[in-house]
Amino acid sequence: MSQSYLDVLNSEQKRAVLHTGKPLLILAGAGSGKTRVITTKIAWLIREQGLDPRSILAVTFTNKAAREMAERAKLIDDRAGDAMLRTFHSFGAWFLRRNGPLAGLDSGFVIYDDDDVCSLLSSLMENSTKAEIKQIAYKISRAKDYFLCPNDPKLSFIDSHKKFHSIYAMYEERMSQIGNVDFGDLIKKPVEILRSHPETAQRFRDRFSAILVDEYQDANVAQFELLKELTGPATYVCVVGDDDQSIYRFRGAEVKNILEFPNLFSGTEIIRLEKNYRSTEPILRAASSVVDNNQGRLGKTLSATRGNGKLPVLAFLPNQDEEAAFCARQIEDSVRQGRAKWSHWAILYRTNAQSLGFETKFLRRGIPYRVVGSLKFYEREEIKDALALLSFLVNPRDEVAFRRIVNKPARGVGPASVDKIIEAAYANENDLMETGRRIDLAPKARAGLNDFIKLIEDGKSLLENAQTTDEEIRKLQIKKRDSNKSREGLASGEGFSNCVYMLVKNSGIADYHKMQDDVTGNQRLNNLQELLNAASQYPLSQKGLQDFLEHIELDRSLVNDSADTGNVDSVTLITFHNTKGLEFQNVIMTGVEHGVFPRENIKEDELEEERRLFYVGATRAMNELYFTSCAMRRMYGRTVPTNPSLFLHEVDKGSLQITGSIPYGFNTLKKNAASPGHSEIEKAADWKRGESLYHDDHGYGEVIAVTDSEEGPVVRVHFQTGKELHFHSEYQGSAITKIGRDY
DNA sequence: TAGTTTTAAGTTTTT
DNA sequence: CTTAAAACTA
Repeated sequence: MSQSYLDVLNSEQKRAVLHTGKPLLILAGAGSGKTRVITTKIAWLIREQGLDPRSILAVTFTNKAAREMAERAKLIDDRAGDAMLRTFHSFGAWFLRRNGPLAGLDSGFVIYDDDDVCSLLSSLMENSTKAEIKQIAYKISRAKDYFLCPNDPKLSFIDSHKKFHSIYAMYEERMSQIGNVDFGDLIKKPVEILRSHPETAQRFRDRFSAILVDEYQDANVAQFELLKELTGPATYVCVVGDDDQSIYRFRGAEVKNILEFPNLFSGTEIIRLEKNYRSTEPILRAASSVVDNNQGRLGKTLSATRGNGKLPVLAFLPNQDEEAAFCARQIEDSVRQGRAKWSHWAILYRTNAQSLGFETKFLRRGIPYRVVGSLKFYEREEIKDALALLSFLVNPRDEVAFRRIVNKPARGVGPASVDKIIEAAYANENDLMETGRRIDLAPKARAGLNDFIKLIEDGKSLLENAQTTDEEIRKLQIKKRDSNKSREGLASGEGFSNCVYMLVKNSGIADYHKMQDDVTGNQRLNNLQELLNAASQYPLSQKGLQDFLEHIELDRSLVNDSADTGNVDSVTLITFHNTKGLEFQNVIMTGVEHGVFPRENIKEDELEEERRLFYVGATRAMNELYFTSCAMRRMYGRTVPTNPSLFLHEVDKGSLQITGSIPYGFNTLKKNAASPGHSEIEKAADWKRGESLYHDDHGYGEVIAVTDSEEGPVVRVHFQTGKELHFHSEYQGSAITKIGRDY
């Protein structure tokens, strides 16, 4: 009776939940109920194994997933709410707040986002372009993903130039002087601390008796190291993942982690979840037929428990306006006929920029929608300005924040003065406030800096003197946000929100942006108001400020979600990447065109990642799946002709219904129906098996197969480097040269 | 030096 | 077409 929550599980799921002792690797296909298994497992560990909820650590990759997991686990057993459910990064931040001092990191650190990292780098690399700086920032971030320090010989794996090594070293030096951290540090530093402080490591191994990791296929090397450091002989480890859904390689995710897990955790038991409960059979078949073209995969056979259903639709459309109209039509029809609600639909696209066309179309036709992720609220200038003020309040060594706001609005403190102050601060423990008070400056700059110092001091004293009581904090958290937007100025709030209000107002940033609003008609003042509303949930204290900043850095969807009146009935606009872990009744995969998805000029391994992305997108659908492919697309303001995606050539035509005007050369025949003779394809391709060639990028190679792929034949080439690539035959002549033949 | 106008450049994907 | 960098003027 007490175990009735286990009855809804199939035998494999149940086996995974009841498993104990040795490490467990769950290979969970799309839609196989892996969240159910993890949440049930958490509840089971508490109920039947008698684990203290606080001794359970469950790690996910996104905040959304963490929230959902917490919610679902609590439904099964309320005590699960006390388990530690976090993203890797938020766990790292939590760890460093407590143990950072062991590595010389003040616990009042602020987390730098990519933008902040770039501004710090630009002060280190005086005459570099923004693109170069971004490149370096990317590489430093990758280095940390792979747990590589500036002096690690393996760093040449990222970039072999000495220049990079020295910039990385300088960056680390400067960062530790400032006392802040970047995203990579949130994982890397905890590992370093655990390794150099065995007694701390022991404490954590004693504290967590079970560690569960979701989406393990997207863990990077540093995250794997962190997992290893937290795991003692008595720690139960359970990781869940699907190699076919690994889509974050560009961010350092290593599929190797999942493939080699059994070797690195001895005695690992593997359980496969291969029953798909989400999608109908044709949807699953279409998705699988594409990812089957990948070479490096474990391979699995997902079975569709839901049985047959509507065939996925492939719609060929003239251009992206028609594409948006097509989507609108499908959605409107289904809602008008009562077959679906708005919220049953999701529009998927490869790049955030593609959302715009759908937004304008939906707005005009009155279709309610919400855009997931892309709303770059925290990247807006006015928001970053306000946050920089707050960051500087927490950490007077924050050079990046100082540069950003000391002269905004203009106070007469120009770049020359700013550099002078920062330079001088080196000799003064990098304290910019302290240095600012003493330093000699031109009268105009002096007056401006005094204003700025006064502003920060006022903010500080407001924080320190007005300690909020616990009772007041509770009230603040319960209090609903008031949305009194005003064009005249900001409306003040209460508590911490009021402190932010005072800072933003007195700093002149509010007026500065209000003036800009009047000129450009922007909504910047409203955005600032939105930030104040978000702040109103935090207590007026040093800790409240710190929590607020940390929350914003780690979960950028926050304001967006809370402003989103909960579960309104609306269509979801979302990137393929963002759909991971989600499901929808009906899904439209848009822009399935060559050059868009997959994007152009990519290497074989990147192509495989895009294929997995295709697989992830398609397997989000429960009942209906659509692909749209346009003949023309506007890019950079120009309209250019486009071709169907390679993936549309690969997808099993037997599980597809095609509409619209079929592009020239697109073969709609089902796989088995087309069986032309080899020589014929080879003739058409003008390539033969065994033929040699030279490729500008990959060197010498030999043709190992010529296959028919509808948009002209495809030539598969084995290169001397060991790589295997395929090309459309008409591609020849640009980068490829035939050997032993003349033209 | 601050703020504006002109010109060039550029799109992955995210914690 | 949008955004960022460079050039320009008051």
